Amino acid sequence: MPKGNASNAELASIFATMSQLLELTGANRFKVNAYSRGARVIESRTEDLVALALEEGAKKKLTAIDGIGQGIAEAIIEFATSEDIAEHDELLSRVPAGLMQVLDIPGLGPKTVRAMWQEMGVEGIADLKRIIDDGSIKELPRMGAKTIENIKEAMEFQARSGGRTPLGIAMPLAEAVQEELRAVKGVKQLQFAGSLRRGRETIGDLDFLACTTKPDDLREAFCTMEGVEKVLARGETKSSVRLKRDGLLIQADLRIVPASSFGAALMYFTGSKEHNVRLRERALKHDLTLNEYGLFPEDDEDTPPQSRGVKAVASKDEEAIYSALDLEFVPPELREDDPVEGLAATGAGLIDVSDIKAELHAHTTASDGRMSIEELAGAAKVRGFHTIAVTDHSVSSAIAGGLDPDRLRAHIDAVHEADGRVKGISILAGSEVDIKPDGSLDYDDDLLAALDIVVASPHSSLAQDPKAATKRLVSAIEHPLVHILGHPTGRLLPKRAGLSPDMSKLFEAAAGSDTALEINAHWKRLDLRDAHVRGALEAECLIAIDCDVHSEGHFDNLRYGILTGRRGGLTPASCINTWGKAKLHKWLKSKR
DNA sequence: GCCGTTTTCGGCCCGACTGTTTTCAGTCG
Repeated sequence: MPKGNASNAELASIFATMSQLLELTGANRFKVNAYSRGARVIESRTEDLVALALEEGAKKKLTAIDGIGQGIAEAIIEFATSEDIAEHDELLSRVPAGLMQVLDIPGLGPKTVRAMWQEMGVEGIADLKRIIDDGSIKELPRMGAKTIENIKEAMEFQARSGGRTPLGIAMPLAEAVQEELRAVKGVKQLQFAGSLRRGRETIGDLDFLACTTKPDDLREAFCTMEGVEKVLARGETKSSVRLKRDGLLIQADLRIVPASSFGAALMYFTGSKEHNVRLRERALKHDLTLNEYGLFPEDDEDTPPQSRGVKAVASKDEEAIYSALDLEFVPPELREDDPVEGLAATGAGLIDVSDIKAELHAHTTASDGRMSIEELAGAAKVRGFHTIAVTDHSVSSAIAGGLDPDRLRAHIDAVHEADGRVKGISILAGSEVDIKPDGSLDYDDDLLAALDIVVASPHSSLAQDPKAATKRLVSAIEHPLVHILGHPTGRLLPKRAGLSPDMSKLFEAAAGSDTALEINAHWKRLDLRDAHVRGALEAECLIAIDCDVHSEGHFDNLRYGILTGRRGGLTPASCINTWGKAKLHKWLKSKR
């Protein structure tokens, strides 16, 4: 892909890499942190920063972004103009590429990996295996038998586990563990935290937090529950295990805290790390100090306040801690970075699963769905929806049994017939129409106009270059008969990146043509993704959250779409699926 | 490298746990 079209994601990955390379060269750790934060900030922006870097006054615009200063701004501009960052190239030439994989092994940090490289000539996983096998690894400082054994196991774990786990896989597992542990005698409170509670699209490990009157029993239950392969740590308050269930291999941590500290601990364990750092910095400015036991007066003593019996200003619940820091409560989904940014989005109240009243993207046996029209309507009714849209695939999606025009006309009649017969829910005749690579749609306008609702989605040519993808999607968005742009980038987690259009152009087009952008709630898609939702809302776009239902269970993916929406700051008013029947149907008809 | 309701210099969150140590370094979140 030409670098002139590089997306923010690619730029972010360069800075993330630079941060790790710097770590391995033993650079200043604050610079390492700054690059790593810069990478996260870049990835979360929806405006095209490479394009921005070529504009008048670029440096000023870039440094206006929190986390981007002179240095990173100049590097972005350098990248935009010369298609290269000299420091990046220089680091790549100094540090062997394979060392990054060694750094990825759990338990191995920059200090150890650097020593392996400098002292033993390790340049990758194969070299590490070699010095373990021939025993020469023992020459490194602090490298005893136990540590070597742990490294071997961690390497095996890394090779067997597929990296981060999709939200939709991790959530049911965490809920099952949560239920089991809540049943242990003495447990007063127990809940999962971490990136799962924040609703991130992928999860690194499972974090559980508990209050109990019998800590020994809970610790024992945790370390011996079904699927525990290895106990990694078993301390007074913190235990870690490697868990294997349903073919999934994942690390799980349990932290036991006193009830009086539950809020502070939940906050700490929910993260993000960056959010915690921001809060702790903010606390210091208020002459307070924040840790997982509570918010305490800062007294410049060396030992932790809770160990000296100092009374906390706040600790029992999260709300009290935010409040004592002069902040509105920040919902977990908005805790990726600075709490102040979350503040603006929370005022009106984020969307919730119970707000959703319609499913507008569903397939039947007419194409690749498992349910008939009636079964689909019945399942939607059970969920309290007032409207279900039948949107089977169009002719180009041949593998999915896409309908040719004649079949679609017959299908429209069948849907309308069912709508007349089934009481208690409106059944709309629609289509998920393929957006062809040139931006044209799969049916002619006469046929599209006969549909109650049109969801236009890209399914093919998903490696198209960004400029062509932007043109393609904008053209579909601006088509007067299209209501919703379905899964806009076509990505599939974790492997398929999908299209990388200039999202800000999509947002502009969608806001201008009153077309809604879909958050596809399937956990393999979550497309729009969180950062895109935020950008779309800033551009005042309408959002649709749909489950892309193929079978009844798919309705249950709604919560993942909701979490993604919340991470983008979505409120009910901006989401068409929350509207009452009259308002929604009026909006749909406005495009007919 | 980033940042500033004292600061454009001098800071940069805080604690648990492990393993290898006779008092602590490294990693993690």
